Amino acid sequence: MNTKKTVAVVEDDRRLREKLVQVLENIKDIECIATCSSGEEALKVIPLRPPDVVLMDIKLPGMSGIQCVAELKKSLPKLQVIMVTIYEDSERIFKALKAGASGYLVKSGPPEQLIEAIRDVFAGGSPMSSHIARKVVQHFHLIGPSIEEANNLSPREQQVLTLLASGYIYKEIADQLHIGAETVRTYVKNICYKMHVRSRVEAVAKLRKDAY
Amino acid sequence: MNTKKTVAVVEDDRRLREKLVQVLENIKDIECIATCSSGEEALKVIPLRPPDVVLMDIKLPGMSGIQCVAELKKSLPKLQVIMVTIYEDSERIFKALKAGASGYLVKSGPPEQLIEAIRDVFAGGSPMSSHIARKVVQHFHLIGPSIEEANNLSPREQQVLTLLASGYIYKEIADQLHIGAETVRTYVKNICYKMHVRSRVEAVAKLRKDAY
DNA sequence: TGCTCCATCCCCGAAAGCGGGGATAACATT
DNA sequence: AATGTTATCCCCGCTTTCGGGGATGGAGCA
Repeated sequence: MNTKKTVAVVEDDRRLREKLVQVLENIKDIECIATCSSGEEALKVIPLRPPDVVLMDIKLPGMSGIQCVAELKKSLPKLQVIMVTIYEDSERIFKALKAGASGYLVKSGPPEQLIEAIRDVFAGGSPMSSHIARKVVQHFHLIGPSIEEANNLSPREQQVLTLLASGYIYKEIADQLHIGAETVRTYVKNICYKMHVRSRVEAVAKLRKDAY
Repeated sequence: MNTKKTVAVVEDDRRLREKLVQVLENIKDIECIATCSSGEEALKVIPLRPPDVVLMDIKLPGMSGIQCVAELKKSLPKLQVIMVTIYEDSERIFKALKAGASGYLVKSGPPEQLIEAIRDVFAGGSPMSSHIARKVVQHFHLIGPSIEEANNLSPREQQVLTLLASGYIYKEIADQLHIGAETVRTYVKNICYKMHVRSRVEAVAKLRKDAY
């Protein structure tokens, strides 16, 4: 491999930042092309010469690493970012992933983990420390057991429910499905009955939890 | 370590099943205590002596591995299951995770991956093949960029929206918040205005995408 | 041949919600 | 001092939805 994978490091703690750079320097297939000590700096320098992968701390002075990822992703959607942080709480993990991070490592891991992670995202993977992965998976467990439940709605009823969730009123739904408004009403009644809810609003809200 | 991690294998292909068992036999800290060739069989034998970890194929004759996990989890919620399969499509991945699987490996990987995965779930992790992890993470990207949007709702407005999503009508919300129904109506108007939607139903539906 | 779903349509009267205004007071920002 | 946001309340008239019925034909199953 003659083209090295390029990396940028965003980390406010100088000692740690330099340590990271040093670790990367010893790796043949990786080159660190930029270091930043704040999110603001990252937003300036990273777009000038986008690396393949960014290692991003979450706790930064000023803008958080999560905000920084969100911003970077707007202008560089293909940029791959690995969060490297001490936080293991679900909220931060999900926020980071939703902001566009591709990986999430806790700092306590060994340096090789970092190297592997860089290679992994480069190869199209999503490296996560093992407990982080578990938290992500648990998120699915929560919304989980509902696969089989709710879905006793007939195709037509599901259609109506979807349109309802899009904000259409009965008349509009009727027109789109080429049926009478009264028929739509009958469906809504049945939907409410089957989903054990009192109103179409609640049905739509419930749809959220049962949806994938 | 004097207590071995116990494992059960559910796999219909005999050759593969025996190969798996053989691999496991050479590992000091792991003991395979059961093998099944179908989901139905697994439902019978696994509860008799629940292992620490189950390796589960998805494509099985009769009931699918995913259904099997869902069933097993009902009676043994603590059971850890690793899907071992050839499928990499998002739908199956999410269904398996929602059904309660803790890990998801593709069969093409090396045998050591399996051993590591067993140790990983045992230690509270969630092993996933690298492309699987990426698909899971991408799921968050989809529901992602919305973190910053919608939330210009005032606390009171959010409260009203939440109650709305629970199916309450204006009068009921008014009573719970000790305010007039007219006030609730004003909030709903503002909510619709701020969220760029036409009705409370649509607002509730939109809430679903912005929440995680 | 019943039985149960499903999709479709209809009626009435009452309840809830909507559109589109207006208003007051408190507080923060500028 | 002016502006903006929040929280609170009010009115009128119209539209929409709800509750609670009933009805028909077709498909699929026992």
